[in-house]
Amino acid sequence: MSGQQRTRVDTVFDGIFDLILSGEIPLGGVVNEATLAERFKVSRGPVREAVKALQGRGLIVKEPYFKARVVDLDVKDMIEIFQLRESVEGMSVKLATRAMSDESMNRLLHDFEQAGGNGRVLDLHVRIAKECGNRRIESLLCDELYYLLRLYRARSGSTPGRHDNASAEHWQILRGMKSRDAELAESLMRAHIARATAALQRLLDTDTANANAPAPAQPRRERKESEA
Amino acid sequence: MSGQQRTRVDTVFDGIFDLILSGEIPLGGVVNEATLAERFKVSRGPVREAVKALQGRGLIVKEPYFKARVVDLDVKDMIEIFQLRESVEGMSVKLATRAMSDESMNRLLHDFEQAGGNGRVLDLHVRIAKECGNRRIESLLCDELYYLLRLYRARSGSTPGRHDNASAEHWQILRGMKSRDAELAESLMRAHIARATAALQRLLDTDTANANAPAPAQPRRERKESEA
DNA sequence: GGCTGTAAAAGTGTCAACACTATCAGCCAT
DNA sequence: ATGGCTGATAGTGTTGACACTTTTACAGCC
Repeated sequence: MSGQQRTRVDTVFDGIFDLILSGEIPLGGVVNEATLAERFKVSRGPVREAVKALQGRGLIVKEPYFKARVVDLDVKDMIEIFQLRESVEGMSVKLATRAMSDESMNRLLHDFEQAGGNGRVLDLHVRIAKECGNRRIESLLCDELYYLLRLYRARSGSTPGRHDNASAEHWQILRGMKSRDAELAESLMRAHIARATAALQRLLDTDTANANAPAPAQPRRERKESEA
Repeated sequence: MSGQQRTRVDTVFDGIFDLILSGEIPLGGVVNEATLAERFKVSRGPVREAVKALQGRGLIVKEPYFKARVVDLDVKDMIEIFQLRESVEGMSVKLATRAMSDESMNRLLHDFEQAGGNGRVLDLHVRIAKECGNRRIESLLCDELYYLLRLYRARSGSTPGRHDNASAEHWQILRGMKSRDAELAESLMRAHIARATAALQRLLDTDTANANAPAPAQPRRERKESEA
């Protein structure tokens, strides 16, 4: 009675996803149905459905009869995502602070003492989202936004100079959660993400300033997808 | 050639969507590919892709080799959606208050003076989401959550006794926006939605209380996935 | 009579071929 | 030579048929 039947669509979905995350298909790159079908040894049908699903998840953009392309994330997109995260993750940590059992809380704290800030930055955010008890918020954060974040960071490293502060802010949030002060934890989380947003905003400002003066910015011409 | 090419998948997508909204396919009802294909005079391929898209948007749930079903929203789902809305719409109105031009703001106020609270309740929320300048938030609210709300309300009328209060709260929010107090508008919006959430919570409590005590005939539910 | 195993039916998953649309190269007129 | 037109080419949209899985019905057995 094991449920997961893993149809070919799922396989192709994960396959394309990996190709995008690994950068084999670059951001903004073309997604060719026939090529992918041959690569995964399936017909074009499953590929089409997988692409449709990726499209629904926002990783691929496409218009009828036009080539599908991987989403091309710029700083402006990231700011929009961070504004959304600021609100949703605030709620996420508030709900988690109220919903988590004492043992879950202790386990969370223990894991992060162990890691000592080594783990990837998103780990705490994922962990909180999974504990908040609201499946829709969990899905929004874990299944949609965090993938886009990973995609963006894979291309252009996370904003410099943030990492040291971020770790301290994470510990503040954890302390707020431990003391069961849901509103405090929410405020801290929102401030935490708002600071990152501000960093992105500064990056955008300098970028546009640079883009205005020298103006070598070639419009992104079609990037050929290199086949392996 | 400028207009969207409207492929058959889009047509079928909208068609199924209308069938769900109109209740012709009830909540939790089965979505049969062959039947729909014949109804819309197309092959099963476009139907499959449309169903996949609906699935990505959360209106249809489905496991491999099992029949696809329209999502069955209960009060608990609605509470989760409202918790999400409380955070996101707070951000939405905050951003809109800052981003809207004076003329947009005046037009908004004028339209709602004209309507005098007649318009459907969601109109103001939609309007604000479309003005917030963050396309991702706009899409989340308008393209995902509001459809689910309409679906739920179509089945079980909105929580009674709320409408009169809601109108007053809407005007408060509008006044906050007009005075360009983004934080105030955010607080008012969050409180506005939190009150609706609380009403849903009370509904859930009485429901479960009733379900526990009398223990009436077995719910004739067809196989529903049970979550832990 | 109730239960189990098996076969038919219904429904979903996949495929390969065909139809339609956009893109690009080359040709003609200006 | 330049700009627009016209075919060839590549890629997407659609289809009907076939393979696999689940569900249902029925016969045999306890």
